[in-house]
Amino acid sequence: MLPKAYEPAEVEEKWYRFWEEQGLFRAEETSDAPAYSIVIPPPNVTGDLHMGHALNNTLQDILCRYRRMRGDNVLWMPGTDHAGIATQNVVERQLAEEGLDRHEIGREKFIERVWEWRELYGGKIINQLKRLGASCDWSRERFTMDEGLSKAVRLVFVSLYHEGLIYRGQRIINWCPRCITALANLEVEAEERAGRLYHIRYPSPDGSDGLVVVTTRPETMLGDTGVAVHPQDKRYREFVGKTLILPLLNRELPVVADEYVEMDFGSGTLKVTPAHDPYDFEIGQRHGLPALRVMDDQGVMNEEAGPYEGLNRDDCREKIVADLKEGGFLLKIEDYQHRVGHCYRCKTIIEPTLSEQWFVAVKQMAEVSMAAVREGKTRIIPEMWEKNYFDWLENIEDWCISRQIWWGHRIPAWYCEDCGEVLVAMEKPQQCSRCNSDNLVQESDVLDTWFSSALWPFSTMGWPDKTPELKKFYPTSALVTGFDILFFWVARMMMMGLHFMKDVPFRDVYIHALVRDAEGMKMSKSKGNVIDPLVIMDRYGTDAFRFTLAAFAAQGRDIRLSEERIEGYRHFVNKIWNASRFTLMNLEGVKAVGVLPKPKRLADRWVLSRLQEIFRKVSEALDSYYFNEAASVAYQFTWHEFCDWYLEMIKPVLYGDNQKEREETQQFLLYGLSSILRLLHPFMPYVTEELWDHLPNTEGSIMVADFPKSEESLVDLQAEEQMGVVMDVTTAIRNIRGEMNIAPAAQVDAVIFGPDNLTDVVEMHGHYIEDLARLSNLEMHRDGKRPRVAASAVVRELELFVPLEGVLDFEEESHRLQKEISKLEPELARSRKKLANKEFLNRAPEGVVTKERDKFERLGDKLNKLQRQFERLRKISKGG
RNA sequence: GGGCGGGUAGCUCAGUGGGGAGAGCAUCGGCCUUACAAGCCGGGGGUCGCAGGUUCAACUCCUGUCCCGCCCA
Repeated sequence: MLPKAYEPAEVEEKWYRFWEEQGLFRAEETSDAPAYSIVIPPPNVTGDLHMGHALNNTLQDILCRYRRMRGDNVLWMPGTDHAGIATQNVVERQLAEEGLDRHEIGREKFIERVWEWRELYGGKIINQLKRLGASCDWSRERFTMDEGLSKAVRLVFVSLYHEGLIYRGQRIINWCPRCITALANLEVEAEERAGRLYHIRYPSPDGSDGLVVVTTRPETMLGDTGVAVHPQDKRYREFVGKTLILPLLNRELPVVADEYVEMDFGSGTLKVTPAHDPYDFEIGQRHGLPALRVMDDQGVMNEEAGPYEGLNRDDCREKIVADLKEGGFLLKIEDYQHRVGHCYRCKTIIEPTLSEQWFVAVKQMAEVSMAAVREGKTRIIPEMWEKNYFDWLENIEDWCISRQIWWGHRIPAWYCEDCGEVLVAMEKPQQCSRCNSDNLVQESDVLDTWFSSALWPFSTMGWPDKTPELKKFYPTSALVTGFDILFFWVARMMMMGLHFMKDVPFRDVYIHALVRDAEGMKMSKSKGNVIDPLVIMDRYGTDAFRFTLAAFAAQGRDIRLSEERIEGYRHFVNKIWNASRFTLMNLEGVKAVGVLPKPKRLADRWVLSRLQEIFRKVSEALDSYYFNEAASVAYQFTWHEFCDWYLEMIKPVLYGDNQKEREETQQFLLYGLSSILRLLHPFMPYVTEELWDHLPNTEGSIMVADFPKSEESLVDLQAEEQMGVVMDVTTAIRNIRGEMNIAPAAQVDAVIFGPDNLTDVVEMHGHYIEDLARLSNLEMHRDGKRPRVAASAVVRELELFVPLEGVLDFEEESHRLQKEISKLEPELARSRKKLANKEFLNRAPEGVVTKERDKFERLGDKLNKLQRQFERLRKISKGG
């Protein structure tokens, strides 16, 4: 027999090992079954499983397990991402602890160290995914730095280069002085900050006042090579074409007229620093102003900064402000809120810097990617994200892909030391194609990690080789991811997939929510509000955790997670456990049957019928990514129909001595429970497998059992209708018992009056009511004298009395009836008003009007009956 | 400034073709009824942000407005 409560720990470990050993996660590239494929959003090798991963992978696992049970040939392709900057940072920190610097040990040794690190710790997140129950095909696990994937990266680079879509150029890029590398625009996070606006006077060469410029970054003035005003600005027209003197450095700056200047911001003038601001760069280009870099790669002022050389950005600002003040150039300092770019990895303030980098020209690929979504080749779900996708692709700028770090795919470009020729090729060329020199040096930069991630859907399947995997599983069926990487990853996969595979990388993109804390705050280490999924799984079990995530995964809304909720679903897991325990206790001697018998008793007919609707609803919900809907339908049915009603109703049969009845009901009980376990398996893989293992008549893993399928022929509307009557009457009697404070153990009688169609049902199925409402006797009458001293209720058209001679509390009972009456009155009034409206009768569809008439009659009848009961009660209580 | 999302029970949220407002948790009352006290039975609780409009009928569609969040500039 099962223990009284479910203990997840050893069960989980046991079954995961079993699944892996049995090869149940493996996809078959040769199978004829319909293919279903998902590529995992590769987590960083440096990472630890966090809530985002947990949600993301739970949802993917639900889809994969569901599809597998439906008979699909499922490939869930797993792997990790080499996370260039993040991983390099980790290993650099490790070196620092040893008192080393990567430059001291050199590039080659450093890369070795990173691989060593990866060997040691890179498997961590994979094991955590396994803990979560992820049914990935681990035999195909990939890593973005694998030889195969690296080859794909090189080939893509070389192809795009030769197509003219990758180029090298001098542009303003985002420079992180801490990571000492360029970043893509996307990798910069703008953050609101309290800053200052400095009003600085740039005098004229003749010593007159000149112009006042306004800036948030006074230190950049050292790199100013001009001042701009708007061509329409009458105030400054006379200055255009003249010069001003840059304070402190006494450089002469030309004043130019440019439309970009906003006349009504600040003083309406703009200092132009072409080497440290993208817009200034453009202005500089338009007017032939030189670009002067005043900072080095680490954000320290260089020799162009004159007396400020050697100061870092912040110290330099301070000193400049002091010097400006002293020289009388600083007119005003105002507080000012503005947005400042930060490195998304290390949060250091980004320095826009003129630099030579590699870029992908993405406009054309972006067009194709937009078209694919517009034409429905790829669906984005929920649809609202389409707009974000389009907006971004419409305004996309060339993608800076070179990074000045060591860990990553080294750019396959070689420079000829003799003639300067640039050679791009898969492998190192023997000699320069222009001057035949063999003095070639490879580009030292590596590629943006997202460059290799963009190839993930096909590089993991063996591209550029024409593999059976690609043939079978590309395009993938679905991509499940968070909106935070819609641009970083999804859009780029679309571009690369369409360009190189000539087809979209996925049919559906399901964008899920962000997991927040109970207060709705984003979880972050610095805020200290992170909930660790591993701790949660230890505490509540993986299944409860997964079910919680699914139950909260409503489309388009973030998830506020708190332990209370998870605890609630742990109760649900336990409920299933105990329902199974009950089932197993009552199945002795059950014989295997191929086909279900035709159900005879109402409970069996009803549960069979109800199950069909549940199967349909859960499947429909999963097919359309309504995870929360699927979870809640399964939850409601399991707990509040199957356990609360069905199990209670069949107890007398199970405990009784009619062997034939008992055997039949056992079949339905087994069918019901087995169906529930299979329905829930995608959500709760472990507990369902454990219970499945205990159930008789089950062979093999539940993972490969059939997902229940709705069968129209088993729907029994009459049974559902009759069951409705039984439930309503039972509840009404229980209500009376509760409100009248009748001890649960005490048995009472009930007398019911009503029309044949209903009393027949009650007559036929009265034993259920007697049992569930604890009645000693249940009488039915078409009509007749009502019991004198009784609590009463109206259910549908039935009048229901519970005789309580000698114990009835008249006060209490009339209060109860009055409450019922006052609930009905406004409803009836509303209905009456509706039916009195000619427009309603004329314009509303016939069905709606009929329904309203029925309702009116029903309510009126019920109200009448209640009022009569109330009157009778008053008479009796007055008469004594 | 532009775009998107949200405002429904005390809390967290469903409500996916306009036609009787739902769940979980919390709360109140009663129960150790032989699967489950991590449970069972019953109850209370909402002018669906606000104001207009369309409609016979609006939580649902449209317009405006306020508040909150996110993204982009």
